Amino acid sequence: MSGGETTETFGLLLHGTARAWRQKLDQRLKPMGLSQAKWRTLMHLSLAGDALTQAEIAVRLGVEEPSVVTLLHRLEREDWITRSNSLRDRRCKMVLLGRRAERVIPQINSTAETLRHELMAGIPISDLQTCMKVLASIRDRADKDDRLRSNGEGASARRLARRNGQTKGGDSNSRKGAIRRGSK
Amino acid sequence: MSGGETTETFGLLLHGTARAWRQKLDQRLKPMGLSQAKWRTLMHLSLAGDALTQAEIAVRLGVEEPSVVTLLHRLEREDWITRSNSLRDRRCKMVLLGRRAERVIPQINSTAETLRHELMAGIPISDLQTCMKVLASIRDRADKDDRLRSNGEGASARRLARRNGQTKGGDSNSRKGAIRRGSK
DNA sequence: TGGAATTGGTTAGCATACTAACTAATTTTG
DNA sequence: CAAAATTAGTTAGTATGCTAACCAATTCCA
Repeated sequence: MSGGETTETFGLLLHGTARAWRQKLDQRLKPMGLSQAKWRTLMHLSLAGDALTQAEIAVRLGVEEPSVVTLLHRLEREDWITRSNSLRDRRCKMVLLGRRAERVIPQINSTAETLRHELMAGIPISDLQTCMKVLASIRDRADKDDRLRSNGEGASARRLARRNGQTKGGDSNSRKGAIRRGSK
Repeated sequence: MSGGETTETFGLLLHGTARAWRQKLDQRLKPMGLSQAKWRTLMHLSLAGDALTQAEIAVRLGVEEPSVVTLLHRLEREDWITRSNSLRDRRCKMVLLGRRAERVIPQINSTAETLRHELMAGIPISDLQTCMKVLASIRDRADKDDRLRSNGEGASARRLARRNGQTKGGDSNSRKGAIRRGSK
């Protein structure tokens, strides 16, 4: 309708691009036995330099905890990481990179970076920046929970409360679906 | 990594934005019993105005055929579409929108469009255009199969040939988003 | 301090999407 | 025309990711 072409195609483009990128990367990481999801996990562990809890990993990856559970399970099964119970907090499990992972991480990173360069080669920096600004703006808006409240707050709120009320640092951080991709 | 900030964040941003958008839309379509994948399928059927084969749908959605199989299965089960064998070509199944779908499609479209407007409100058109240009450029590059050739073409080509050779003829809307990921 | 709320993790079940491999039908070709 | 190649669809198995529902620890606080 009004928006016409520009708006119509945007969603398609966005998804198509994200998927094409992911598939390309997966295809290149495959020979190393990895995928983007796995690589990103190892990446964050590597950057952290220290053991992380599953919840922390979930936040960094921007996915829900149950997704992390199976992801880590696969990574552990393939010997990329190890999990151990925390001594401080018996609820937590600390996730550590295994030797195997440490050995290939540089290789993995360079693969990812090579791809980035290839895909963005020749695109003016200013265009990239504009693009990123637009994407960030869209994401932030989409991440924001519109109609929160206006909710009776009554009965059903209870069960929903569980995973939502991560009243962590006082800000309404973990809104609903979101684990708030780092935004900050 | 050398690339630094700009490049490092781009992939994250891209994926995060695409996902945030999809989740937002799914969340709004949910009350109508739909998801983005289902909505897009109905959308394309509606635009086509005519029955489509599953292969055609796969191309338009930009996904593989096996994915379409289960997607259509779910849609059929929920009574959004019907499938019937083609009289011309007994290999084909023609997919048609059901009444139920036709009734809600306008509503669905307007939901999707409202979201688009919301997410892109306030962003200068020129920025959007730049962004789309960048995305399209990246996607096209990622979609392209690098190292094709240099392939002996011999033995292994055989099994890959199956799903790749979309040597469709004339119309070849084989456009971008298409399916060509295995590209020979 | 003891019960309520919160937080970390898990399980179960579903949605999407992919690759590999197979069946059936149609086209191409030698 | 018959064998070979192609095309449409399916099945099987896997990877990701989500929500709902739960358990077990930990914190809060009245």
